[in-house]
Amino acid sequence: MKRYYPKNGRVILHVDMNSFYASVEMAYDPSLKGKPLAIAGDPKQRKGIVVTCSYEARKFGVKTTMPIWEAKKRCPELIVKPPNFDRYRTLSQAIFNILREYTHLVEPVSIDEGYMDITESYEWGTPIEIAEDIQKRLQNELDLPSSIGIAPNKFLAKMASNMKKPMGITILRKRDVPVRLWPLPVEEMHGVGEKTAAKLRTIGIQTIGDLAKANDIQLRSLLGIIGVRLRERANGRDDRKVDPESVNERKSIGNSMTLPQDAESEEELSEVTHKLAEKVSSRLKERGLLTTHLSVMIRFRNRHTITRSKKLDSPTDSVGDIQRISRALVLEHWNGTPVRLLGITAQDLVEKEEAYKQLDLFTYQKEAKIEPLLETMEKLKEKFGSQIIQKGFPRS
DNA sequence: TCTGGGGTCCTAGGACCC
DNA sequence: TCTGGGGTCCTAGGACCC
Repeated sequence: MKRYYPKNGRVILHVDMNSFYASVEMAYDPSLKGKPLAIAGDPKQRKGIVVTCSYEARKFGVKTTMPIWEAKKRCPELIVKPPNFDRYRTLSQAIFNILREYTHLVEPVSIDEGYMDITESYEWGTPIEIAEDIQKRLQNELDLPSSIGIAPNKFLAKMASNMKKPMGITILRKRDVPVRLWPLPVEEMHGVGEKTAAKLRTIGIQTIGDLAKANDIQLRSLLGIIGVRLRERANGRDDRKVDPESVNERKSIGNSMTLPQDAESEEELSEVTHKLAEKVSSRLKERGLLTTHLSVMIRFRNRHTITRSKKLDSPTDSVGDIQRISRALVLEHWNGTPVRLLGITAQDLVEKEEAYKQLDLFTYQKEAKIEPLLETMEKLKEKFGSQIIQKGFPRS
């Protein structure tokens, strides 16, 4: 079998679905194809912002997070549909099933994009042939358009997939970086948002090229470890592995809700907290996880947002525990003014099985080891006086 | 007439321990 | 009568992404 790449180099694909939610709706209802379409929540529920929109809608200046009224102003014939998350999840699974036919090294990063390490997948052809094959299959079998980036690492693959939309395939080699990446404004870089771009401008960095050549010490003091990392990426260096397990190692599970009307009483807040606790609890149970750290988010009418959290004494997935602790946190920190949004997030998750094992171990240690020790110490104290039992190291 | 909901990662200060 | 420093945990918040 012919190899196309040196052994020490990797071949990474980034597969990115184009306006995913809108494309799924078009696949379900082909009469929507070619029309300006936006997926958005219910304005009456105050969720009326554009989540995704078709390329036809983008031509009118419709953008993600734009309120519906503004989108309609820009594009009067805009078709607005509510999201069907079950559909999106189903198709997402179908997409990743196709990707996994080429390698098990597939790392989903969100519902509609993922990385693949195809370094060892040469039996399926050259990297370009594989990308073309994947793109065609996604189109033919699922009726969904995609863009694919081919590069020696994740960062470059991500930047590459973004360069040609929709239905593009872009190769970005390391030697292409000075010509293809460096002229771009720094905020085009994955990982550089509005705030970071503004900070970078204060030290005269405008383009990715400026960042690539920037002073290490200066970047570290401006942005911390992130600054150093960004500079590496700007030079086309990124050694992060494609990790198929990362999707199963979830760090938190949370639900939040912008309220149809601002809540102004303890009763309303308790009620919402209960609903959210039920959602979080059932999602934990679905995955066989327990939480050991709960945090709540409160957004006030003026959009000022606070988070408050609490470590738990023992892991839990019960609605009762989650509701009780979250409610206490919310009421303790509520300043009495109208509340726009409430959220509960379960963090520091542990697997139920593991938690039980550790609990057993803990009980065992406590009963079999620690308690007898404590008894012994008490006896020693009685016999010799308490000064023999010292805390810490003696001072020299 | 306004700005959703799901996440991840990083930082920083204070408490506490040794 | 007073002084160090390292490590970890907990909590709050910020930035970013899709």
